[in-house]
Amino acid sequence: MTTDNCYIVNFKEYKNLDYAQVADDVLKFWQENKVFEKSVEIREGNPTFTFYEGPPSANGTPGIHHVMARAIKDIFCRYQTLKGKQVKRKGGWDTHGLPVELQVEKELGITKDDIGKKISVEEYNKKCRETVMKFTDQWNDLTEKMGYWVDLDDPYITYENNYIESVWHLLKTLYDKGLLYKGYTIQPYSPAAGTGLSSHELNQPGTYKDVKDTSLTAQFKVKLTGKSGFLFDAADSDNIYILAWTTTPWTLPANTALTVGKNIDYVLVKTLNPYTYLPVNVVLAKDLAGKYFNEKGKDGDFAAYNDGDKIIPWKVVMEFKGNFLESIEYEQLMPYVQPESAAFRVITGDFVTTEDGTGVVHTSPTFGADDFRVAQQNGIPSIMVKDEAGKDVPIVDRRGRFVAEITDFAHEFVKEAYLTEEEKEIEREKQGRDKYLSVDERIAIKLKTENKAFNVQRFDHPYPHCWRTDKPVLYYPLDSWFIRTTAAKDKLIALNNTINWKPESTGTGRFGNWLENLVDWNLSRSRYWGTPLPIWRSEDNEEVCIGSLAELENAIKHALKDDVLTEEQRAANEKFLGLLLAGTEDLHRPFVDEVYFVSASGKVMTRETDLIDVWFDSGAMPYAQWHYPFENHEIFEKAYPADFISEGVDQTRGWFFTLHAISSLVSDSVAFKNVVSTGLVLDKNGNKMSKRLGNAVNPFDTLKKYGADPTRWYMITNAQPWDNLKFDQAGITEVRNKFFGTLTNTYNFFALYANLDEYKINEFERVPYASLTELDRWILSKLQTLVKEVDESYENYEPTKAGRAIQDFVCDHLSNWYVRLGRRRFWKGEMTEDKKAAYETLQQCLVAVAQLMSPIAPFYGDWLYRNMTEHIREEAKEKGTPLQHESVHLTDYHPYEVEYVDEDLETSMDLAQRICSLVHSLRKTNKIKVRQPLSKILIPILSETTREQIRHVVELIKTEVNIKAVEYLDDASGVLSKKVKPNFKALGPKFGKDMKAVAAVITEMSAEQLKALEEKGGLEINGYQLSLEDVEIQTEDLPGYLTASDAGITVALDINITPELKQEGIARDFVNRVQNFRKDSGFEVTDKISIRLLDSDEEVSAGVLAFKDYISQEVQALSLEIVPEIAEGQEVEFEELTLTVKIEVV
RNA sequence: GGGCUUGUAGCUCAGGUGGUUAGAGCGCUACACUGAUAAUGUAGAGGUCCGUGGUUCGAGUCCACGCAGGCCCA
Repeated sequence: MTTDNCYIVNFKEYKNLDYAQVADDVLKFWQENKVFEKSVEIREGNPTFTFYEGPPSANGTPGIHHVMARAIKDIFCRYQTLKGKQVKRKGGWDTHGLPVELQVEKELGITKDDIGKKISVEEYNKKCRETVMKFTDQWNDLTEKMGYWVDLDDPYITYENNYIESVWHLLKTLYDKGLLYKGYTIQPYSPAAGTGLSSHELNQPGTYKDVKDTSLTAQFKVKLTGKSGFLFDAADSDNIYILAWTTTPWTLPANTALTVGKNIDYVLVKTLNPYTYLPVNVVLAKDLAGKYFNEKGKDGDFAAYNDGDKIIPWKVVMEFKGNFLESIEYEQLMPYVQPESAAFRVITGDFVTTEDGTGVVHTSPTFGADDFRVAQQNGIPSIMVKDEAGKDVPIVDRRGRFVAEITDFAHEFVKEAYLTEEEKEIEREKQGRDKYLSVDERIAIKLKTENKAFNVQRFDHPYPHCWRTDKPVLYYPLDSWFIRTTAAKDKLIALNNTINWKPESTGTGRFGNWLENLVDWNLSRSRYWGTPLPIWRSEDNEEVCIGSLAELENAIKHALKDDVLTEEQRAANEKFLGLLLAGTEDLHRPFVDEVYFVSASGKVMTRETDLIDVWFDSGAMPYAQWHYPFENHEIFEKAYPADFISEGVDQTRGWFFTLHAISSLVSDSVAFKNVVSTGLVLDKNGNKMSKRLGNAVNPFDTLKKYGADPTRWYMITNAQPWDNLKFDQAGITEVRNKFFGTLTNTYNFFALYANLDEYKINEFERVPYASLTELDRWILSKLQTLVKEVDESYENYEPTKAGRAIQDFVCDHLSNWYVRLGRRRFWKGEMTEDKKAAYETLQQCLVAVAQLMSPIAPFYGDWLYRNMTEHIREEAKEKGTPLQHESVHLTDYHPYEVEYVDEDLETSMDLAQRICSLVHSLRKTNKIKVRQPLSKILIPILSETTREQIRHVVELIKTEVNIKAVEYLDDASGVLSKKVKPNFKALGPKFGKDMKAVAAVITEMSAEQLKALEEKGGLEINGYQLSLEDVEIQTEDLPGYLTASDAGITVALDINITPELKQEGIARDFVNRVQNFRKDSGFEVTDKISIRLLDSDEEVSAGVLAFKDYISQEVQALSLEIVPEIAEGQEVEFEELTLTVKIEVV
């Protein structure tokens, strides 16, 4: 920073700017001045923009992907604040759930089985509560360092009583609407142990064992209906069967559907049943037919077949896709129990494979998880019977035995492994056989004789076993609490259609399909650390759902009045009530489990021991974060639903769904109007980051090394938020050098000269627009276009577009064109109106850029803004003028001032840039450096418009490429030769198929024909009526000149160097050498010098003398002499010569 | 196995409604520039636009079927 100078420093100058330091400094400024708080306060009374924070879990450390996710959230909140909205952002913490439990168990070295034995539930939960906030400090640290604005002083925490009370209220609301019910799901169940097993338990090593089971391919007889008619027609027979394979024949009495894959190929095969030899036509997957039919029997002779022959003839009758089978009805295979509604039809499911069996899955909803799901989605009922209490139960009881209704096998264990040797012996005697035959085996025999089995085999496969008893598990319906989301499916879908998803496909595809295939939300979790289900039940299935602490209190008090409870129960109730009244109760297990109610009929009611799915916790946050409806009615109403949320795409069926479901069911509303689902952050090779593999990027290190702004800018501009990001630190370096470096250079350039000139922004006395140069007007026009584009991009949740547009503006337009071409205006002479205009224009651009970039790069944006405006802030505050704000985050978004947009000028400038580029190219090919002036360029002009467009910028072109004149060549010159090309876009709709012929005609058009076309505006050739729009006319090379062309523009360069030009070239070169010398010698920009040049080369001396005034002015020389002798001069390389000069400060 | 998604230069990415010669930045090579200099300009090398079919006068773009990676689910 320059401090020891005699002029006033209005703008700080920086060397070797450290962006991490910028972030630290600005952060400190924010904290000391409460800028975040102010940014919310100053918008009080304005329309709100509501953002919901998806709560992270603080039991793990934050990663680099959190920087990405939170940058997205931050950007739109900051942007909306600039747009005048009040944006409150309440932070939150997710605290319940399995990851916390597993971490605690790991730390304590225990398993789930030890809970209640080695450690009490109370201690266990206490430990969970401690662990879950373990890394809060790190999270808070990251939040600050990355510049994420969120209110962390008053976050919502899902384990707190207020939060749980709101969750209970929501559950009660659903309960009262009849949307909360007790049902069942199919889960692994051990009849021997009498308990369900978690997937965690099932994944223990050793649970899967190889067993030999009886596998059976059953024949399901197809009924003749409209749907199945094509099979009957093709087979010309009534004996049509669908084959389905199972390794659990005992589930066949519970079959209610057959599931096929809609894209799988199936065949109808005419053959004979291998056990009964009856003629049959069977349906199975084409790929699996080889497993059932001997190649030797293909297209065999049916008439020649004798019962018992090994080779059974068969013939493929037809082939079709699975969707043709959908809705075909069949006869019940083992009609012991009838379903309550229509069943026995073919449905489609996505889990069907052609690896085993027949490509048709026998579906019994009570004994398979897939079966249950697909049946529910298709409205297929289960086979159930009533128990003594009148409750629906499956046909196998909880000990693994058939119920009485399965008459042939009543009360028999479905798996042989469940019988002891003695029990087997007793059964053997009952069966009257030499050897005990299992239920599966006898079902097989029965079906064989009934012409219902097509194949029976022993089958080796791995099968899960209970880790406690070593006996096989069954997939069995177990009690669970559900939210009846399917009842509101249409509403969920309709509301989803009103949500703006970024990207759209996540909403329509991933989320939309999920809603289309919705099943009821299974809320139950058999665990310890979570929100308890607030439902109490009695033996007689009397139920009460608690929706508030007040209700809980009343229920306890009511129970204490009765004398139904035992002494222990009374004592427990009294203890809890005491804590409740004192406000020190804990609503978690085991405490709530020790609360007892008394039902209307005088029965003891105990809590259902389930916890609820943690996803309900987070989905409840719109309500529960405000302890609604118990408090904060007004706040809630203003902050519901959210305008915007954002999380990873993996949350689609998680948080996005639970928010949507709860909100739709409880409030008939969406929970959020706009949602950005973000992609993953991968390592630079595209692999998933993981701590284990060691390729995880530490966010703190990254922020420290590169600074938050370049890191954020890189992440946002490199890929769209919803695409996966391959995180490469080299990319941050690139962004830092290219974008931030260029912008900082531009600022430093401005600051350097503005300080020299003691320039100060005057907000209202500006050089009038009419007096601005073309270059000023051009960059201001570009700036307006940028303001509009960035605004639209942010508005539409497209931060990548916004960032890239800003980047292009800064690097390509502002720095590389406006500043480069305008440099001289800043460094030459005294303050003139033109110089002032240059300062004002550049200042306006920099202040605007600071604001536009501030949502993405909040520290740097503020840094730039404050540097630009610091010197005037106090004055602006007094006057209440626009630059009064102490932070860019407190400003109002730059208005789009369409009157500054000059599209003609932008086109002109575009032409200028292209022309300059062509001239540079020509100079390069002829090895003529830019410092050598040339006399002229020639530009062929095909229209007056083009001539006019170039005329506006001709001075710029001349300066930029160092030429004396631009001349135009038009038709009148007679030297233009034109080339004509077909304009396919225009020709296509007119000529279609004749395109090739027309294109040929155009390409071969003669000069006369082209002239005629140009003059008349239309021409008929070979019967094709052509108009001027159908062709593109370009000029060809000019004979006798060096030319270059690009997209319709041609430039010819006159490379003839006259002696005068040569001298001027020498003068310019000389200026260059002196400037280098000044710089190398460390002269101040303001130093005046004297120059003496040794007279050693005639041409050089002549050139220098001829341009003495010019040189003196350029290098700020007070004297310039050519002398015959120099003592202690410096040697300077000059072309092939070495000159001796003496340059001194005077 | 299903849904969604991605595939364009060595790397990271652009390429409205189809228009014939596919672009940018980085990296590489060469040259130039040097009072913005951790820059800059010009030129060059570098592409089976994942594959195969199809629609069309014309396909990176539209359709179908595949292949490979990713996410979610099973």
